[in-house]
Amino acid sequence: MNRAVEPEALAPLPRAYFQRDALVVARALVGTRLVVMPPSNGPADRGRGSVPRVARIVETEAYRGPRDLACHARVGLTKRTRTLYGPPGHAYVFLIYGMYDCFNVVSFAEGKGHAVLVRAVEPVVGLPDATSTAGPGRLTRALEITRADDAVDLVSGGRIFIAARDRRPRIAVSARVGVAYAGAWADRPWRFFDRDSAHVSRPPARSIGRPTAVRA
DNA sequence: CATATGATTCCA
DNA sequence: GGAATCATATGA
Repeated sequence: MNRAVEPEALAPLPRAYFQRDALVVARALVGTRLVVMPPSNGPADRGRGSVPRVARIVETEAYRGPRDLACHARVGLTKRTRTLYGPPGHAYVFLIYGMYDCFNVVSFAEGKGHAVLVRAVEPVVGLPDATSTAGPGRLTRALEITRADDAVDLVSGGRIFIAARDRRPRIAVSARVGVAYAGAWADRPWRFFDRDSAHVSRPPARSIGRPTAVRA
């Protein structure tokens, strides 16, 4: 799409935005813009060639702590889940299936183990329109987000941040993807996506009626 | 130490 | 349907 956007006009959402239940944050994040500066190659390239990439978030999923058996927090506080159990507003990036990095945003409060998985984005600035960004493993590859970015603060103006949406998308809801092992938790309608985006990971994914009122 | 598997994607 | 590919979790 590559609509004109002034990167200078994009400001990080504040900490308070992420200090809410992941279910609330997941829904709110659809339509916001993910801004990523290219990885630094060291002091050599300081000051040149650093064009930020901007992508609109069009699909998310909420993972709600230890009781949610689809959430990594189910195993408690370990080396891997340290970031997930950390303060909200930070990135939780993990490796899945030995080959893909998944980007999440820690939510709610420290110790809660809540996070929102970003499953698809659409290119806005700095990425060719044809870039494949539908799917959690694809968007991280396109934006060059890796486990090196795990635990980075998304609120303090670093390499990665999230900017407010400029319009309200029509949101559809469905069950989360790839969590069949979680039993009844797999059926919870905790996946949110932009009904009008062509960049959702599983196109006409079955929507579960109107967006349900978010309940804690 | 050994083993099983996953918040995926791509190919046959 | 099955492979690729490895960090993490779990149990011996």
